[in-house]
Amino acid sequence: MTSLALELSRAAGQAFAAEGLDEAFGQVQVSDRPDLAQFQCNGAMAAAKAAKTNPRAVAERIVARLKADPRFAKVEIAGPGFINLDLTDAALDARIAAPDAPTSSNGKTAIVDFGGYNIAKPLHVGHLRSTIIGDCLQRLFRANGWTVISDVHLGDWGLQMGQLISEIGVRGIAPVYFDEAFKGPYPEQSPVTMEDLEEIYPAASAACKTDPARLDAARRATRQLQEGRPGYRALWRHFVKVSEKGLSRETESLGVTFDLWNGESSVHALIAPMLDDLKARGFAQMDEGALVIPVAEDSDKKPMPPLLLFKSDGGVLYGTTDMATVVERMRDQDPDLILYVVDHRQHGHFEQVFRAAKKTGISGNALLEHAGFGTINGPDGKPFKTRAGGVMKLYDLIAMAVVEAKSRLAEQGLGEDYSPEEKETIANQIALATIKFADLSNHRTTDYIFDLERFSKFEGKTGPYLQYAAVRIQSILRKARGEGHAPGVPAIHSPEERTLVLQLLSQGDVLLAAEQKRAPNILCDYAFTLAQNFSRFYAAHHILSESDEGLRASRLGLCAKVLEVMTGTLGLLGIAVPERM
RNA sequence: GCGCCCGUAGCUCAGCUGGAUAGAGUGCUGCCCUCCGAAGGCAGAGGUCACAGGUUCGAAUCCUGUCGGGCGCGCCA
Repeated sequence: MTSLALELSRAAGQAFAAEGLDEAFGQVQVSDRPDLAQFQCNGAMAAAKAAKTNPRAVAERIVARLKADPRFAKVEIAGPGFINLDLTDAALDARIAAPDAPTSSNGKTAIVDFGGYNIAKPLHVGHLRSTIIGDCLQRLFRANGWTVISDVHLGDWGLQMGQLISEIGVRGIAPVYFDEAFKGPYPEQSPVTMEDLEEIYPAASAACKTDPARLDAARRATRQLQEGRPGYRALWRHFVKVSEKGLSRETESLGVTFDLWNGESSVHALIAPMLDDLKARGFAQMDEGALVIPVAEDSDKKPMPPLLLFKSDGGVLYGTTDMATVVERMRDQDPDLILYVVDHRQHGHFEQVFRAAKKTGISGNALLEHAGFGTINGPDGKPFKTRAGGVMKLYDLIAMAVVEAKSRLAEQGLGEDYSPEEKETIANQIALATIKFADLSNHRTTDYIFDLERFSKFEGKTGPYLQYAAVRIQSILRKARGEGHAPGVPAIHSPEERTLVLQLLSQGDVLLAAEQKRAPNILCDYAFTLAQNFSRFYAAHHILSESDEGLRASRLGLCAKVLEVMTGTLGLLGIAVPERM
């Protein structure tokens, strides 16, 4: 992965160092003013401010050194002390022609925690973002050389489990699991299907909201489950199995995979030893009948409640399992970073957990970070709902996008001669691109309005448009192949090609920036700008009819390179490029 | 009440570790297909970056306050 700006930063950094200034001032970035230069360095102004000297004078000294570097076609000072840099076409050609070095490992390990799916609940729009953003982040970090372990981290150990169990008890669906005299073995066949659970859970939840006795029963069942009551455990195992099957089918249809299907329950055995340890070391204490870890700090500007580990009724909470999961991960994976890709409304919870983990030392040197995200809203600016006002299921949302994709294809008169299977596949790929690109192109932390009609358009900044751009390039290359023309080594012959080459060479910087900010929208912008720059190149130069053989081969080579980078970038977004569409 | 986030073009959004003329998409106006997929390209109109102060050579970006919106604040996840 080439990183041109990083390479130039090193050169500029050395120039600053040679002048007795901090190397860090040498940071070079792609210019904000492409009309003036390819790259810029603003360090002279910052250095001058620190040293209380004249910025232009500092810049003069740096420029004098950089001018000796044959890679630069232009080194000049502009305005108050910007250093503008252009590379020679020869320097650019050399880099674009060089084969991509395989990404080397950076030696770091990250765990991406998607924490959000729950047993017995189908995925809904609220899960879309954690799935899509988390998937993009795991792909991005891997591309940048991290070892990544993704964990779906199911919600399978909380009050919801007790709610399900007690509701099933009330309904008398499977009495054997409630018979304390029964010695087993329990039936292999689940007494409930996923569809049953989808109906039972909301009913149970509603009952608990209105009837305190039902809530009590649910809490009691939760505690008994956690304590190991055989019938409840057996029933619960059915829930988990049935749910995992349903959930994995949904995530597969989204093209998302996880390394681990752990859940809150996975760390159950670690909880008691952890609590003993925390008590022994004086971190955990009793408060209002519950076992807590105080996490308030003197510098807090707001009240910070303690992290609850053990409820007064003896049950554990998700903060407890989160803590135990940190213990488990430090033991098993020893990560440098744990990213929690969870709705930003849970920010307060994670702040508590992170503080407690740090304070007690259980997270060691690992960085725990909440990569929060905003909500998906409907056209009214309120959380996205179905027309009837219910929760929009992910499955239905994708189905809507597929319908939309098909109608766009029909409008354009595309794929009429394709087989029904291929049409279906293409519509599916377009639908996923529609949803994923719309979601990822918004900044992670902000809420956005879901407007399927706009997202599905084949024009503008949409997923389908980018697929189209890639498909168009594939079509050119296919035609060239048919005519016996092979792509050659790309080289710059025009301004459009120079712009394109510069952008291709900035891919590494973009991937790094996206990683550092945990910001998929940076990748989306890059892909879109690449498509725009390609379209300009495509409009300005006819490729296949070019009579100069060398020029044609070079341009075909550039097409191939753009396709490679485009496909790769879309791949990081989890978007597939169809053969044709 | 306290805290966190947000307020940028008609609409949907980028930009926010301070830097040059604030960008994109969409919509609107005009131009460009006998040629590689026009799902495109070119040009134009459209902004007191919520408001008021402050720091700075320089503020959409940092600080303070006001207004408007979203979210969170101990036995749910």
